[in-house]
Amino acid sequence: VATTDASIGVPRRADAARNRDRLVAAAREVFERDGYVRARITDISAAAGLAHGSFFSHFRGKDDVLAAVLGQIEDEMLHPGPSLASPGSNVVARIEAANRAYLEAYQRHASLMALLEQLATVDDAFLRIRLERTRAFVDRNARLIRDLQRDGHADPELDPDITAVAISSMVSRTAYATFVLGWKSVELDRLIDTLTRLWVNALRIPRAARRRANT
Amino acid sequence: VATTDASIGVPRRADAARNRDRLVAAAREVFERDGYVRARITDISAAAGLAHGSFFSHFRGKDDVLAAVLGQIEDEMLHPGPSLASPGSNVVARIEAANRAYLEAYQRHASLMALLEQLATVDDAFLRIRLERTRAFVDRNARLIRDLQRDGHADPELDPDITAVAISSMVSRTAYATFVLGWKSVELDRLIDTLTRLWVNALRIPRAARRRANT
Amino acid sequence: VATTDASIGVPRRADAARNRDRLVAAAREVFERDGYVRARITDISAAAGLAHGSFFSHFRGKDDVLAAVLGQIEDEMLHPGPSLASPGSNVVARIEAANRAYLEAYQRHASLMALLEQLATVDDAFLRIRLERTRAFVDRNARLIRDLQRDGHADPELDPDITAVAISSMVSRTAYATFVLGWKSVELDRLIDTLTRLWVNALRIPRAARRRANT
Amino acid sequence: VATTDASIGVPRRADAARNRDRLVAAAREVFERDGYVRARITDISAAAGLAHGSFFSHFRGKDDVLAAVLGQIEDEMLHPGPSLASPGSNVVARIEAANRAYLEAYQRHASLMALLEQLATVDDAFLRIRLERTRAFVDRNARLIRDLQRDGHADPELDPDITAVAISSMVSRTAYATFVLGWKSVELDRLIDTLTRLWVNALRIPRAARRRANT
DNA sequence: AATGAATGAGGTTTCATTCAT
DNA sequence: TATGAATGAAACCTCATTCAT
Repeated sequence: VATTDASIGVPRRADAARNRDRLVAAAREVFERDGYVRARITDISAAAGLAHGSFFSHFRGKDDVLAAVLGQIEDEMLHPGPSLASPGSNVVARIEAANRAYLEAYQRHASLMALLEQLATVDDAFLRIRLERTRAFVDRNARLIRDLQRDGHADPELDPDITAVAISSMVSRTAYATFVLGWKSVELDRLIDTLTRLWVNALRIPRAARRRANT
Repeated sequence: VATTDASIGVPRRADAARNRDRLVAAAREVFERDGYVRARITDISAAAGLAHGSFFSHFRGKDDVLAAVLGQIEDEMLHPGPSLASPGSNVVARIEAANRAYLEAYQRHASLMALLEQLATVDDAFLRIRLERTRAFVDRNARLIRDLQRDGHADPELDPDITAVAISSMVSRTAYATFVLGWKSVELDRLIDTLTRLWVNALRIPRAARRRANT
Repeated sequence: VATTDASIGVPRRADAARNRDRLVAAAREVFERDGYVRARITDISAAAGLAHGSFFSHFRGKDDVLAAVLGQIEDEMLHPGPSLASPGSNVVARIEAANRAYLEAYQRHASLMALLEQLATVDDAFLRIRLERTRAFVDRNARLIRDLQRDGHADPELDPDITAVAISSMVSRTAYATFVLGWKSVELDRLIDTLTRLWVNALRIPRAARRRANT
Repeated sequence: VATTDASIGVPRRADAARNRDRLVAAAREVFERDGYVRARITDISAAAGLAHGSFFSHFRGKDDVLAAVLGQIEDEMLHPGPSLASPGSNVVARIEAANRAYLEAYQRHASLMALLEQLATVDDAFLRIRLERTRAFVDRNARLIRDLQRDGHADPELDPDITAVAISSMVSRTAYATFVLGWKSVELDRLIDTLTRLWVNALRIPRAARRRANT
């Protein structure tokens, strides 16, 4: 899986690049619809308007397109917006902004996120990738929590590592339930607001910060 | 999927029942190792020490053993422990007890839970079952939250439905991260304690209740 | 195929003979319904109210029951009634009687005859049996024709062997078309009458004999 | 069954069409040798000099090649020669010509005819096709007989429908006995002559017509 | 490169036959 | 003998991958 870069050299012909793009787009469509396992290369090629065999002019196999699709996803998803760690505004506002950015992206790419969830359970190679990414995110959170605790702005009895995982889990899994499983029709603002409030409450970030967040 | 009872009549002979059990056990092993999609009936039969064709004396196909395995899982998992709704002790203690029960079961059946997660992404039929189960759990939580809000014991500004999903997500996903993905080696007690504390904080359950919980 | 006698020794137990009979009856039913090729031993056993494996206490396999079924058929079918060769009455009356006997039997055992037809195309061994039987019948006819020709009672230019085959074919195939394929709803008497007339006409059996036949 | 046209799209490449033809030829061979039921796709592919899986590039399954084979047969067989109904020569000559055409074709395609007979007993779909064809033929005969009766040239006491079936049966079944079962080594001319004579006799077509036929 | 047929490993399923109880 | 599970040889079909044009 994990090779992000193109697998079969750089395309020489003008239309080759276009066909490669079509295949990636088609693969994404098919993956989202059928899941990685059941997706057939035939279908991908057909969806791209190409002959079956042409697929292999561009990719070595299913794993290989998957890599390309993931690369594309990365481009789309990884504009994390205002990082939590970014200074310059108050904590609650930053949390809210991060949640908003995350949830809006999740909603936009819901079917992709579903695919990612599936891949993580099916493909070990991909699971590892995702773990790395999550770990980075969680570590950032853990650092934030430690900082807040040190400054007396967060419940000092919370284990910062576990808390970081738990909070991330809460947000990401609620997004999954809402946008992928279609849990209930929820207004996005209400969702952001509630999750932010839960997050802030959970850490016991003091009144001062919260009030400012509401402003 | 998901019919608990035997699929091809009840076995008449004593050793037949034994072989059926072996097949279920083997299937579970193989499912846990290879995932539902990649599991091969051949491997299941072999793992059960039976000939390939014997599988079909007991099950109609992969879906069918899956049902049997799920039935077994249900038997193992569905000892729900102290329900949140059960009265008679203070709220925080009840939350902690529920968390403990849930996490201990999760740890014991970690590989099964991994399987369930995978099945939910791969098998629509099973996804629906899981949704039903989760919904029941979440609804119970939502009711609890509403009660607490009514009595002035929980942050009144939280949307109870979203909160219920978020809290459930937090606990279950953290369990998954810890026991399935092996996030970090975490002490169970510390995990329970942190999750309980986060939960209580998040709802802003008042000091009185919390202090009792610590006792 | 062609072993008519019991294949696995003489039954010792009282109920054994009964079960054997049940199997033969069941086999016949299943053969008639599904055809020889698609008939499954499981179904035969089940139809006989016996366990699958019990079949093999009585027969070596499908071929073996087939033999038994055919034996039974023989008992039912081979009462050819007034043979053509039997003297003592006029020729036309004898032909009509033979036709009547044949067609009535055919009608009664239509589904069996269908089975026989099928077996003849599918099973070489059985084809040979049927050929032998038909040959006997045809030879008798050929002799009759020769006799009639010698006495000046039949068209002398007909090849007696070919004619014998052709006439037999005409009768048996018309019976098949009528009773098996359900060609048209035809009154039995009209059928007998027409076939007899065609037969007599074809041989050019003289007026004298024919008039007597109508009486 | 029995769709004449290609089943999986028209082949685009020249050699593909060639392989398809090879498969049809091979299937025909194998069907003729082993019968439809026992024919194995593996054998067909092998006989065509192709890999097992290639079969499925061209046909969806056994039924599907069968259709192609039947289409081919149709092309070969359905040059019915001089129709009985065609005017312009005397009746007996026309009957003889029809018999000659039919029997010569039958002899040329004996193994195919055997296959057709078998298919009719095994495959309901094909049985229906054959019935349709035969019905057309028989109806034509019935009309001829009625015409002859009306003009006083045929035994008026014969039921024309039954007679049509009986006569057709006589010819086709005798052909089967001779060429498929190899009843006896018979000279073709003698066979034609005898069948024609029987046919004419059976209907009692008057001397005038017959004499001309002999000329 | 593009095409689409050819390949063949891999999996599923069926069912006659064997065999321990 | 009766039973019904166990066995394993066939057969079918799918689909990723190769390859000639």
